[in-house]
Amino acid sequence: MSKIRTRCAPSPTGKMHVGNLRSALYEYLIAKHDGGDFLIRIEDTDRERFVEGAVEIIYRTLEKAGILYDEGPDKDKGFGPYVQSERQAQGIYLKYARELIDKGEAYYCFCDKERLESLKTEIVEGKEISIYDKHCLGLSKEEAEEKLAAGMPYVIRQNNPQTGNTTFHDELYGDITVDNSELDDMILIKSDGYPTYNFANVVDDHLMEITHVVRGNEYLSSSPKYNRLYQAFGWTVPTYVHLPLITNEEHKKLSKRSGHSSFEDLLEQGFLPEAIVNYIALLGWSPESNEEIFTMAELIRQFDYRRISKSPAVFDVGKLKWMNGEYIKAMDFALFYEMALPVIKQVITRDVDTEKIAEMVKTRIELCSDIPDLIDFFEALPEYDTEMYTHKKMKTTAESSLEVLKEILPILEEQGDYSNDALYETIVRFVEQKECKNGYVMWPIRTAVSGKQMTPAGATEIMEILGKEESLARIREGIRLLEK
RNA sequence: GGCUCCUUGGUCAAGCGGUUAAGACAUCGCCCUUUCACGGCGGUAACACGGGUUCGAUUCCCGUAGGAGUCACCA
Repeated sequence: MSKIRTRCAPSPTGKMHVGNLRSALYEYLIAKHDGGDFLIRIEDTDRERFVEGAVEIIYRTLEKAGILYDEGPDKDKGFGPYVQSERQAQGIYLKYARELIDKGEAYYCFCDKERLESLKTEIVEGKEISIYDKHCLGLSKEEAEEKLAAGMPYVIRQNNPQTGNTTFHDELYGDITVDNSELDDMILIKSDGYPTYNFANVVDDHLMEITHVVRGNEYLSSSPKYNRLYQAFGWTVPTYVHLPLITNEEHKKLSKRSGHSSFEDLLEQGFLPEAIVNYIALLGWSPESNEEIFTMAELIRQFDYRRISKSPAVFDVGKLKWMNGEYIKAMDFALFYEMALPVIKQVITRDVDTEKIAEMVKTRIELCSDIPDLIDFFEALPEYDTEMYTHKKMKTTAESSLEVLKEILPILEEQGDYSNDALYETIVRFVEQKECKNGYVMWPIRTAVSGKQMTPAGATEIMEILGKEESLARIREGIRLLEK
């Protein structure tokens, strides 16, 4: 069997949609699992939608995601995947389109916008539906030559039969058969000379010897037409793998409105590229084992495209967050610190041990943006309600808390060592003398010192970071509030 | 609307004729604990419906219903 070759064929129209990213990932995994090649082919045949710089975005995105391509005309220059507009300039597509015309499988069409407009029959859900009536197929060769010579704008259309049916095979969906009457004479070459996706895609996949065509299943219904193209050329039809759609919570195709539809959006929201890749790998595919956390190398090893599911998958940010949290927990501390420090500094300007803060926060966040709410009390004691001193499980009340704080204050004033361990020891000794539970004393202290219902650490750890002076000031403030 | 595809808990999903129908996220409860969190343990929760085929259907076939995709000189 020949080497597997796959490709990702993004169009440079802006950010990288997660659906495209997943397609690219699966294409990459399918190739790499078998030691094959993965290519990038920029499909920029729509000059109107082309966005300057988008090619770079695509490449950087893929690189960040760990998806690297093997081949391209200018790959040795650092960056050089295949680009369709460059291939168009070489006349590749027109040459093949003419070949089809010679075979009677395609024809010139000179119909103008107005005539095409008049063909539109139905309006369904705001969409106009039209099917081309093969008007220009009736033109004789001479008539066509004449119009061409006169410089009339033209397109080249595929000539599809109107009877019989066409079947194509998809690895996941099996055989799919459609009536040929359903096959529109789609445009192969546009009036600006550029090929449509429908055509360029087939020509390039053949020329680049792509063995597995992997793409979203929105292409499922047009695939029979591509099949006819392969047959018309007499080319080997590739293995098709159509991927189930990724949808939003409403089960609709993920769109820009979702807020988390692109890889860049997700990165901006603080998700780690590894976590995103891991999560989307599992959206539509499952391994044989029950594992969920995968490195790219593990994905390559375990990926079997026959285990891709057929039904659409909802993009669940909640689970992505969980997974991101797992990645943060597993992260090397130095790396995490580097990432978290700017966020910590956003809310904390006081001179405190930010490393310790990063440590306490590392295991309890899913995103770095969770950090500020967790630690803002280090900067300044928030206003709080004294009801917080009452905790039924700790058996504390406002009264008991006041008493405890007043009793412990002088002890803490005398305490010189404000390290966590020393403080803990001192307080536990006090607890022993008082013959009560730890929480009975810890709870009021933690409340006074943080002013928060929940904190990322216990009372003594907080005091260690706050330092003696600030800790005492906050306890005195607690006493003042409780005495009111 | 035509055509095509899809249908296991709220979500991701395992299952590929016989199972107490996995696991994960979320949710709920308990335990632990220096509160919350983390961690540990456990609970609630699913085969869309109707016909077949079969000794036996979540699994195979056919309908129905629901959902989605597509129907451009966009990809």
